[in-house]
Amino acid sequence: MKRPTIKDIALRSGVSKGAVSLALNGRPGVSDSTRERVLSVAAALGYRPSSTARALSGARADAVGLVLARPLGAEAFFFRLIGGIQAELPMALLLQVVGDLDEEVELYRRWWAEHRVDGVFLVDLRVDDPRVAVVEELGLPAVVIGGAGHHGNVASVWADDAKAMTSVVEHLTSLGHRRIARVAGLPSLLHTARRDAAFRAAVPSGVIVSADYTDSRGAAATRELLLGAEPPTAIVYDNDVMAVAGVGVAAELGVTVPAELSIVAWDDSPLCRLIHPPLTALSRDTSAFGARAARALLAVLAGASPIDTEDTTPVLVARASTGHSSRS
Amino acid sequence: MKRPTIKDIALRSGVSKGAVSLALNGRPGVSDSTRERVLSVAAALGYRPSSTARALSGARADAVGLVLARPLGAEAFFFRLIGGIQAELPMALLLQVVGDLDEEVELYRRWWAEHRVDGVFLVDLRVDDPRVAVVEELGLPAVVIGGAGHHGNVASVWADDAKAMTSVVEHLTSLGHRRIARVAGLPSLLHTARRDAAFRAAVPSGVIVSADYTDSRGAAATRELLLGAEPPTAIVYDNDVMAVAGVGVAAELGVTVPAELSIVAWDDSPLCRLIHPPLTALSRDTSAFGARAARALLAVLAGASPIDTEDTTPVLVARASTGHSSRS
DNA sequence: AGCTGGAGATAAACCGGTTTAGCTAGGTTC
DNA sequence: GAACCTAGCTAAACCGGTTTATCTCCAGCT
Repeated sequence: MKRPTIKDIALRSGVSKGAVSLALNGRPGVSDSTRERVLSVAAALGYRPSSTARALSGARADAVGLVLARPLGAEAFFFRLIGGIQAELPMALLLQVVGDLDEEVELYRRWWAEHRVDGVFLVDLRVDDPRVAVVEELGLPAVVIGGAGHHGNVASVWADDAKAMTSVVEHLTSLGHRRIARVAGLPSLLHTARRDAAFRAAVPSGVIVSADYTDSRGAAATRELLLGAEPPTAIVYDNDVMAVAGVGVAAELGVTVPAELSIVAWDDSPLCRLIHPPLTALSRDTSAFGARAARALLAVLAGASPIDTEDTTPVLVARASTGHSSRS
Repeated sequence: MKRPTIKDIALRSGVSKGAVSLALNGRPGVSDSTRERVLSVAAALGYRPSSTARALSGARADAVGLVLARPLGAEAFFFRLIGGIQAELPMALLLQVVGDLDEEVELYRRWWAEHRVDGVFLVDLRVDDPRVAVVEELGLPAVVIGGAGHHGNVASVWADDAKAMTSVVEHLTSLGHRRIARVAGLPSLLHTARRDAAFRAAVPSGVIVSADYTDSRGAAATRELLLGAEPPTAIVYDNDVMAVAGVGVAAELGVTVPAELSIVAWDDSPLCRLIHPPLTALSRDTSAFGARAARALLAVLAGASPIDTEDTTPVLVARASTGHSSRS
């Protein structure tokens, strides 16, 4: 048995294709009795509209897109984000990994030209990111995820990293820490820049070392800091993997945590909870964040004017890796 | 400037739509000179065929699908898998998360009927999984990922879990362990059943406790085992999170690792490497596994007859969490 | 010279929808 | 009773490709 098309419904209910289309989409132009008849025939046949055909005639594509330019960044973050997005989306998510930003932009152009997606999520925003301008030029509905601040006429869902950073620093200073350092993520990412700025504002004398989210670079950065002239008494890491690597380096150098060194991780995870000592971490519900982004995109697709939505600020979960400074 | 269509090329090169189609697809029916002219016009205009339109007229959809029925299972595994798949795929991946298997099956039917995908990956195979029969019935090209054994006429990419389990048990028995237990993943999953069987064959007296990959259930299972009448001297966990939770429970109960209890995790991860003590783990290249699955699906799409491909067997990486049994 | 065959191209149908122009019947209005 | 609406519907065009039936040449053969 073939899948029923709009033509089959038209035949069986004795009306034209056009009338069926109007009836099924709840648009005026057919009488209530006809509409009812068409709907019941459609239901009886188990009719499902073809989103492919719809997309071709200019209507919805019934899919939204997400492009990841490698490197992916923090693994667990994206997976939870995508899970959260999906949970809220009634349509499919077209996912593609590309090599660089140029390919990503090219892909948006193609997808949009082909009506393959109705909208896209923009992640991993860079400093001076070209993508915002592109989607605006195309008129491609989009939501910027995690890029604090306003981006042209594009909707944005973000968390207040600056406030979160401030809460971390307050936690540490209240414990007597004065020499606080930061091991940052990729400098090209916008949120790294924002966190850098917030950190500098809160700790004018603080040292920032750039890394790339990997354990090896996290370990190297930690070594650099602890072997320096004025080693910090507390380090804030931009993700969990680097923070855990930092714990390892400290142990290796005979620096006890938290007595001699306090450690804070950005983004909580099983890793933070299960390691010894458990890490104080900035926790957020990434899945809920994705869901919020999905709702934002749906709103834009429904015609709402793009607005910026602030997600809940990551909250500091104090665990055993932070304690009073011994050198205050 | 609008995106050029096949019609624009036809106009500018002075031939018909049909001839352009033949020329662009390298099919016979046009002369070499015409073909060349059409190709150069297409290149000059920056022509990109619309996969939406192609899909409608029955050709390739230029996308493959992956449906995840919640619960997702081991997070990191899927993310790396998808990354590996994407790296090898020249097309987009349609990803959708659904609530249960029935929805998943319904989605395959729709996608296929609409020519929305050219093929699908089947993951998380269940014992007596209905999906294999469905894709066979539909004639929807598919690749089963991680379901050991042969599945009807559907291609399969799998790793030899039985052999891997044997290597784990051999490692432990060579260290003098006789009372070995297993904390298993979801019993409904096929690979859980396969590992169970392999474990039973290798350790006839071994106890198996079912869990669900979460740290809480992993901890509970460990507690149950260690507080039992004949506590094991070694435990094999079905994922990293449960193994790490097991370490925590052991510490809590005053059972030292590895002196009194050896621990092995299935699937290596930063978590295994960074915890104290570092966990002996079954390591595999999940990303490469995904790439292999992608190649398998591409082969099926290209018309190859579906075959079973064996991935490299997970290899045991011995670390500090396993040691000689103190009770041998 | 007439017939056949094949290469090269075109026009048109088709995929499954949406959308627009146009038609018909019935009811108002003056 | 002619003119005018409007609701309700149909026919047809359209989206951007693929595919098939058909048509035109021209070369080759007898």
